[in-house]
Amino acid sequence: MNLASSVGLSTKPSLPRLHSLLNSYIESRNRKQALLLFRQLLEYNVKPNDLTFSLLLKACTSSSSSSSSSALNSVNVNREANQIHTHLLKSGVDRFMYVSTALLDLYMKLGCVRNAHRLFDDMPDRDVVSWNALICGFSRNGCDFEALKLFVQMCKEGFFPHQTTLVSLVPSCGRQELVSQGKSIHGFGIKAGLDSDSHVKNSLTSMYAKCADLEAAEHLFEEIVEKSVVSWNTMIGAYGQNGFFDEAMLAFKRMQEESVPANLVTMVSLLSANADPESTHCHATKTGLVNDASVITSLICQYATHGNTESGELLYKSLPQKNLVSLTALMSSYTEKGNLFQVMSCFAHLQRLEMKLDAVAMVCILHGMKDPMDFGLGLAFHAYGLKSGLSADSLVANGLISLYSRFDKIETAFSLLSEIHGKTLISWNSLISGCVQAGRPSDALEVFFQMKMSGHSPDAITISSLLSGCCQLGYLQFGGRLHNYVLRNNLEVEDFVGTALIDMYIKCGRIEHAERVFKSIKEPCLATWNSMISGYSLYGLEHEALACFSEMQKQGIKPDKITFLGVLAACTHGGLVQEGRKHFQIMREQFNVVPDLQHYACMVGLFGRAGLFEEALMFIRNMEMEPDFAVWATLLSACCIHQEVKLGEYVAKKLFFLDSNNGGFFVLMSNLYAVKGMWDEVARVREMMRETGGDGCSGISVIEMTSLEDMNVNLSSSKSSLNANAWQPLLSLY
DNA sequence: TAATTCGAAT
Repeated sequence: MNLASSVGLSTKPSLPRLHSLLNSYIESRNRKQALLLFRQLLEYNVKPNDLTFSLLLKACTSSSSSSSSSALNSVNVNREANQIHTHLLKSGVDRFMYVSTALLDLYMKLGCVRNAHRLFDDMPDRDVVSWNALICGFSRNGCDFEALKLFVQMCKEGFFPHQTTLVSLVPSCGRQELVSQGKSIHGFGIKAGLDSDSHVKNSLTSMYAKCADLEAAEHLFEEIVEKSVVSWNTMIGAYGQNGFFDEAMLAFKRMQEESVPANLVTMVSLLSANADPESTHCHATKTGLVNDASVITSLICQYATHGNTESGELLYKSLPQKNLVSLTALMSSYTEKGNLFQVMSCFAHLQRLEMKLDAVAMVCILHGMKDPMDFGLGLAFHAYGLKSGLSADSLVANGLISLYSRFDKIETAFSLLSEIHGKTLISWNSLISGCVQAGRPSDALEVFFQMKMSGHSPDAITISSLLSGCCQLGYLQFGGRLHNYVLRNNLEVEDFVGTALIDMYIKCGRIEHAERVFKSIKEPCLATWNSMISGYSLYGLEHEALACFSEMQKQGIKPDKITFLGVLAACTHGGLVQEGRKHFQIMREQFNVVPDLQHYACMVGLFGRAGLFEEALMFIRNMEMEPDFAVWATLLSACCIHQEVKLGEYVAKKLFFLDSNNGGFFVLMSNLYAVKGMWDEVARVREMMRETGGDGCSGISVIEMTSLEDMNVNLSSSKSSLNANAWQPLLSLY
């Protein structure tokens, strides 16, 4: 096929004509046509000039950022950039600083930081614009330190920074560690008189927000006289990122009052600030912003957090151009609902469209496999990862580690971790939590030790996982060390870490420590309250548990199933029948919490222990679901306590038909016969227990390990084989 | 300016 006709040229074109064609390709964002045209120009021996290159680069830059660039695609674009570079040198156009700067910019947008830097070094002359492009490129590619260094170098070489320079550089300081550098640049801006610029103010606002200094962000924002959409979006985003959702909504209202029209970034920022998906959807539809893929994706996500997968599905279907990011959001929504079948339909859909998974999508799919039945599918996706090269990505490797841990394949998880080249904290955390979840806390501690050796510091996630490992080991001493670590390193003792600490102290027998931690938490969340309530209940401190429950309500926290399990258990322990009845009633009527089998079992225990057998039986009869083994077993133990032999025998029959192999069954039967004084029968049951391998639950209790020997004795009974030497350093870790 | 992964409470 004639190349010329494909771009609409049949005769040797003039340069101005070519330029006007290139301009039209820039407008239609058609990179490919622009490149074809350029090739043709070379075939016709037309000599391109600086303007030609400038237009060509513009065509490449404008489309490469908007199109969904798959990995293969960007490899091609890289090659094209190199070829343009060669022609540029050949035709001597590199003399023109603005053309070289445009190429530098393209390299940076493609992520070719090295090429860009080399090009910059080779440039015979530089100006502020080329410095800006260089600094901006480093900053956008995440090379924050380099960006800062270059800024200093630029100043040293006598170039005076422009507003744009600051706007390019400031985002690099948007992290806690670099906040002081950010402040210096802010100060520099003030001295240099660059700070009155609203773009500079916007970027500084965003920087302070990312460093969690909302006060500074608000202060800067209020200083902006003419607040643009960008300013408003920045402030809405600032509130959202720091969890101030109400303030984000208020800012949006103010923005509307000041008649600044929202754009798609506003919608996205609002949605990530937990805005109501329905009303945001409505607003976006009215203002015509709902046609944008990123708005749709954000809506899918926000609907998903509200459990509304159906709306997400409809939104995805409404997309004219399907894309991987939106599809990943939809898959994640299905994963959240535990609907792996739908996730797989999405995958099939993706293959029909001849799209390929990327690392994020892969992680999302792996995350959806939780049931032991899914393991085969997990292996298949591991294979897909190996074939496609995706499993080399550390994100995917981390996902695989959690996948294998979920299926108790800790050894595989270990070897996967050892194969990761750039191990991140998440990689280590994945394995540590994997070990804990697989019931192998001692392995978790060993991994933790290796992690420390490799130079990583634990974060809140590491600590929470390890603390719950300590519960399993009863390892109070180590738990206490972790607590010290948290305090010394100023890790926030809220939500996760706080709850894990409370739980650890409770399970290790130190409720007074748990209380102290609890009191230090300013705003305990639901899980924290639940831990404390069930802790009190576990220790038989029913009044404290109930007091805690009412205090929690005063603080405006809505109780859930677990809260009521703790409350009802407390009533049972304390024999508070009336309180128990009341709470069981208000649970549904006042809090809309539907009782499940565990709640019913609690109530049966409450009545039974109080000797109210008629009420217990009536209660079972009125249950909305079939009573299970636990419900009847609770009643039988109450019968034993009160020597209610007749009812006991009736209940025992029920239990026998439900599950005659249950280890607990033998124990209960033996107790019943003992109550009746039927010692021969007791002996017979004991004999049966021995024959069937005991009750299956005998073990050792560990509250505190006093020496390495004790530890090894206790640990060798668990599945892991542990090297005593590996533990030695743990004892002197901090 | 959109998607994902590691953490607590029965």
